[in-house]
Amino acid sequence: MLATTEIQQQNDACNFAKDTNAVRCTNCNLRELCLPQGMAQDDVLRLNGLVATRRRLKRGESLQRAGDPFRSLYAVRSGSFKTCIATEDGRDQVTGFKMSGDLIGLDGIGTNAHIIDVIALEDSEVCAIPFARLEESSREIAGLQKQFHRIMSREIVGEQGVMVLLGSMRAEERVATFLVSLSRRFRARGYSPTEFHLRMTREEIGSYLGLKLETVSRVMSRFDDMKLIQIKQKHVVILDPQGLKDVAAPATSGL
Amino acid sequence: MLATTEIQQQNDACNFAKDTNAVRCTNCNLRELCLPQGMAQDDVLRLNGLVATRRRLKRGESLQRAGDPFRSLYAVRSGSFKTCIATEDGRDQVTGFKMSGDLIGLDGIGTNAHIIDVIALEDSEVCAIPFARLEESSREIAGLQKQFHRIMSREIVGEQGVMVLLGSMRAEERVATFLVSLSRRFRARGYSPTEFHLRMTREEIGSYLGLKLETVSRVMSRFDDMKLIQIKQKHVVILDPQGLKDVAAPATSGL
DNA sequence: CGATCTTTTGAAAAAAATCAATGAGAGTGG
DNA sequence: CCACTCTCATTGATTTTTTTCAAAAGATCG
Repeated sequence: MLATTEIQQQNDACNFAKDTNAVRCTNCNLRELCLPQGMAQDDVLRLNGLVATRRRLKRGESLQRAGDPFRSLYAVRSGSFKTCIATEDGRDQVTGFKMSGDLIGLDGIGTNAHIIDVIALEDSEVCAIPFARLEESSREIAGLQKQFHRIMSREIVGEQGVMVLLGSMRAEERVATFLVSLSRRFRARGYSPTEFHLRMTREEIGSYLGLKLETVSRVMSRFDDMKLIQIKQKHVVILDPQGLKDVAAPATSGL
Repeated sequence: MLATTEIQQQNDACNFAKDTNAVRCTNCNLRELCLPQGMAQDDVLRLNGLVATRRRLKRGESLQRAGDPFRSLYAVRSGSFKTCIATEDGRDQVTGFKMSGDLIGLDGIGTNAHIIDVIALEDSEVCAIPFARLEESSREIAGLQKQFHRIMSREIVGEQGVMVLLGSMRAEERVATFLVSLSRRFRARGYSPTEFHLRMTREEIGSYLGLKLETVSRVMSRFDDMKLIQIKQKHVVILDPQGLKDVAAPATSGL
């Protein structure tokens, strides 16, 4: 994945210290976003033992596939993923994009098998959390239980936000909402909220937004004409954050 | 709400015994759909104490409103509800329909306040489950913990199904999918899967499906012409279940 | 029984998809 | 390091789908 050098540096600066291979929530710089968020110091200590292994994935590799038996949740350490559902008739719908600190795999709990495909959009790394042990620990650590429930609930609320987007917005609103949401997520991770690289293709964005790739491209070009953003292939600069938010209007709290 | 008498009778037959006012999961006829589903007999016994109170709502009343502090989950005893989100700019999007055995209120866990409005589509009754006590009990009763996680996960998966519907289906597919899904849910509750009353308006269906009410009406009339269904106002008879499924095609596993 | 809400249906307009062609970048191998 | 592919993105013209506007007919409720 090519990124302009400055952006790449930013990303590197935000990566965890490379000199330690130990899997530790305690000193992970994602602890404010990830599972430990909001947990008491000593509860987080007990998390360390939970997070079993790291797994590296190359761009295009899949972390889980529909039908796979469910054993672990994954917390994204670095990189990013798309989640998608393959419908019986061959369509493939992107249902979300996951980045550092996000938890993946909640879809498998209900049936003990995954429903969703998760594919790395770039070289990425995840922490595997064996679910049986997470459930066990969360019976003992009330803070962990609470946080886990919070995360699931937010996932539900976030999806409702997407439903609003898909159910009631027109193309321009969808794309603007998408960009604003990305911007927010980058900011939360310490990256620039106004300049970033799209890790996904127009087709993947379109699938997520319920639009065809040509429509996504056209709308983005229009935003460029309107001087709301500057876009060149995958490189985005948000010139007028407020203007973009105004277009996104319905402002789906979550997303 | 008017229903043809036969359908009404069916509903009544499926209601819980009216002679006991005690709130008991143990002898609730919804235990195969609701929270107790899949739990061991003696674990369900311990649930009895959890379910605090019943609450009756008249058609149009709201069970929870966005902004309300979150305290309880609600299990639908009888009747039905719509869940919706009001967007900042005044739009109102229906995000789901809940019927007996369904759990409501999961949206509030994440922020301790509700995000979603829940409104009774007919006179209804719910069991309130104080969430603090549910969390507490689920630390002691592994079966309850597991079941609660399963329910949340299924909620997530179900919403992904809706996202597929909204993101990739055309109007006819959406309406067909909706009808097939309703049919399945009625069957699971012991009602006729081929003849039922819609408790929601065309506008509410349209909002849920990302269509205008006129489009919903037109598509249903077309299905009537095609002899797939027979529809007169809110009364639906499914004449050709397989044909309807064929139109729904993408068959979103969940929904 | 009158008033209101809901549904149906038609005609016209708007939005997005489709079809098609061109162009830009990234990655590969000589 | 450059030429060559291949994928991805852009843009235009046209078609399809859905929405919008409008009117009328059916239910429902006090």
